[in-house]
Amino acid sequence: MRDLSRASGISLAGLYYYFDSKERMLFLIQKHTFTTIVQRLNARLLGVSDPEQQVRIFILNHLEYFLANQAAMKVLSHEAEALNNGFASDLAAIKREYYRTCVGLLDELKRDRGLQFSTRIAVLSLFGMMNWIYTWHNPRIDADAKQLASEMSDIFLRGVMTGGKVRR
Amino acid sequence: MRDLSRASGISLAGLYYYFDSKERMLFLIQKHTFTTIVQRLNARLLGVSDPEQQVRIFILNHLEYFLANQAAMKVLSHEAEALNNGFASDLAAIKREYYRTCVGLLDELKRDRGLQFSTRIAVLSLFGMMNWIYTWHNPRIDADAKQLASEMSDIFLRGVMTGGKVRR
DNA sequence: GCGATAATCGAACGTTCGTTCGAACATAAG
DNA sequence: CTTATGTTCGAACGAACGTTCGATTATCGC
Repeated sequence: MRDLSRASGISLAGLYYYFDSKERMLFLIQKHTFTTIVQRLNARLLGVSDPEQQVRIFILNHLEYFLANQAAMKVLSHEAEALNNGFASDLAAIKREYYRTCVGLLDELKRDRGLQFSTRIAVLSLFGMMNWIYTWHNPRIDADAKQLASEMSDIFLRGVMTGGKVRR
Repeated sequence: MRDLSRASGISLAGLYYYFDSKERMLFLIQKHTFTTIVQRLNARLLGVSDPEQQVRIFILNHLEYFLANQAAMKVLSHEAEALNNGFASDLAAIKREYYRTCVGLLDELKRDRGLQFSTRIAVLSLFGMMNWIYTWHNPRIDADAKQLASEMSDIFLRGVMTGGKVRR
């Protein structure tokens, strides 16, 4: 809170005039972040019907936001469980919706292409690939979000789309 | 430190008889952990020459240790940057060796199969898939390390081994 | 049994953190 | 101008944290 006070130019006590507590502040930031990501995703998904293309859009949308707000995402990843039950459950609903969206896209891909893999493991592996980026991405070395999203999409989509055809 | 005191039955002051500081303690834990993983990996890699099999072993070794010490790995992932420069550089050397090992395996796979992909992105994506597991793995729901390693290996290896053949 | 060294601990110190309080100041309506 | 309401802040509180100190107790060679 003292860091935020210094950075914002508002006195420490002043912050508490606008925010009930540090925890509620963190909650509002997280809620805003996830809501924004979900909104952008839904907007980009409109009019796209090819399941593979939808997954590529999901990955691009996720990485773009993560890289544009890298410092913030680092905090969010670290403080994911720092909220009391009241706040946590509210947030869990939004996260769950986002997770379910990804599950939906992959299930549709599976059905459309007659594939066979564990959706849960695939989704969580994908989130791992994407979320881990905050630990290593270096703007001076690594490519931009579009390029990285393309490479990760290639790895992931080939991974789930190759070999595991279901018998008809 | 008070938690460790309670959990270990040693008084708070007693801990400082054995460890210089909390930071040094964290450093020793991290060093021991990574050294153990590297040792086990090298032992398992002996006598295996097929690059694909080597990568599968790498993944299995990593996941087995992560799941067997899930709580510890959660701490390590969170405190990765909590060390002062003196300790951090010592640890970075070990981590770098582990990272380089994985790069070596993938480069060999690439050469052996004539593939074409960014080793850096592939390795870091793989680490993301594997390390993220501490955020979601539930022993009551999810399969064991061997099974998970197999599924992740399938996704990852198909991902990097499909499509990107180099022109000869 | 005795002295020396090792091991253990309760109590405290100084700092940092989230939070609150009361006063000071600004703003605008009557 | 007065009064009520909104805004801002310095100063402090109580708790938690990493760490240290001095004293007490165990261990062991002689």
